[in-house]
Amino acid sequence: MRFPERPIFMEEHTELLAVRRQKLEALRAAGVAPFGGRFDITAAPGEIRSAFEEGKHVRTAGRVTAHRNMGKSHFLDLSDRSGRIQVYLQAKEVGPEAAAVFDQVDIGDWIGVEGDTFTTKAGEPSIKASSFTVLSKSLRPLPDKWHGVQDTEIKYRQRYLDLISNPESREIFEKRIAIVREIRRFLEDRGFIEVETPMMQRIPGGAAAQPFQTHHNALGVDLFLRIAPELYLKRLLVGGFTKIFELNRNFRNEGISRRHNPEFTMLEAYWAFADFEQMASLVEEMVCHLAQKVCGGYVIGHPAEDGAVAKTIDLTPPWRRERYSDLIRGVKSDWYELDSAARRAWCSANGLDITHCVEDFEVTQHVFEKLVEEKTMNPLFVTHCPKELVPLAKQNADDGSVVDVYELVINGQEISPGYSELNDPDIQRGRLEQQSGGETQKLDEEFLHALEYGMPPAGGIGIGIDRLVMMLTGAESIRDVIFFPHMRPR
RNA sequence: GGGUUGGUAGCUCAAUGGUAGAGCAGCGCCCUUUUAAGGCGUUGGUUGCGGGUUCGAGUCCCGCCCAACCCA
Repeated sequence: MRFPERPIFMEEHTELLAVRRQKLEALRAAGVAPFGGRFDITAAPGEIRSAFEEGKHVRTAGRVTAHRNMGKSHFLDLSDRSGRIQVYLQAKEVGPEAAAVFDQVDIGDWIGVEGDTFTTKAGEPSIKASSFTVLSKSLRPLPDKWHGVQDTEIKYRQRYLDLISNPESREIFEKRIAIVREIRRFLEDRGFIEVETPMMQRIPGGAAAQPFQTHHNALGVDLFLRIAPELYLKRLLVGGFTKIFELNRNFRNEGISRRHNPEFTMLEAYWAFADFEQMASLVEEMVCHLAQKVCGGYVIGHPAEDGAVAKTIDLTPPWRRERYSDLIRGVKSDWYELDSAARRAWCSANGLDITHCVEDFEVTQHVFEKLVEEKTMNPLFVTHCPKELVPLAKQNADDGSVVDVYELVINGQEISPGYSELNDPDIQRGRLEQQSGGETQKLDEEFLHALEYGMPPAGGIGIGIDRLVMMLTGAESIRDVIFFPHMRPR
């Protein structure tokens, strides 16, 4: 019998835990509360260190992450998200009673410290403690101070240990936080407003994906977690909100992989009276803004497939914009002169497996994916895609075989699509009916009804934020940019 | 779903089929400016789980669980 609510921690009787419990009881016996309360600080540990002033009286608090015991004096590192500061603690300074309490302090405990700042002989900014307060006793030992957590399972299942012991992991999340903040700032500075639309939907639309299902008891209806906010954002366009975005979670009931998490963060933005070319420019400006603000420049280093050699992505604008058909001709100049059999023969001769491709456009798309997309490191807007690939998009006015869509490719991956949104309610109905395959219960009639009141022409974009963060931080797995990625329960 | 690799002390890692080890952490002693502090000593194991082969299994075989990577 397994107890899933206590998955990793069953039946532990190690000496290390017993020692910490003994110290806990020793603190209580000495009248010290091992799990304290309010402690006012003048600055966080990292703030004191980064804005260091000699001889300043300070109060700070943090987790003890290192302890160098010199006998009658001790050096501690106190850390939190802000960074670390060294604390110098002498028995004679804090007094014998406090020194006895200090004997019960371990690496991992949270403590508060008061004292004056000074610099040691070795040049380390430090606090000479005049007193300290136990804020929270840690009952479990921390991971290895030098190697940190290496085990991927522990990294993902117990992220807090990863954050405590692996600075490079924490930096990725600091960057993610900054990226999300700067996206909001960038869009708001340009007059876009952030809106919130339903995450629980009666009919999950706006994308083709398997939804998660849930149930509302009082209404007695099944609901689905949204796979995209698109159809509600377009209702807001109808309602007169002409520059909007939503930056929040979508849910797709599909496999888990290096690039897929069942819940992921998506930015969708809609701009009335704009087209996909303007949306491309907006995305280009935005990602460049993020690179400057968060990554310190346009050139982003990534670990290569073999691990050692770094590859780089150069985001320096302007970004290339190429028509889909021109990119295919760049691979094989007479591609569009070949018949279906000749194209398939060429693929086989060039090592492309097209056995799963039924339609001719799928063969061409496979060539695109393998020989264009996967080889594109620096940003490339692919425009004028064949209409078969994007059935819901608006057809080009001059060439009905292509649609007014861009697909942004960076680092061999699709990062963001952009559209001139379809606003003809009758064409939209036809496309959605075709997509639903005759299952009318999957048709969002209320959305189609809204379109009949008139949706302004608009440009729209979507950007998967997790993959954007991966691109901007060099993270190789989506699990490295999501605090708590979904894992199989154990 | 298929393939490959891995799971050993709290953490990071060793160990030809032949007594399960090291570093860090912990514990004890020494040390009042160290910073991977140092010195001396020392505790700690259901080798992911369950079977099998063998005189003997961390190691070989079978099944299962979890993870990473690749493929679909």
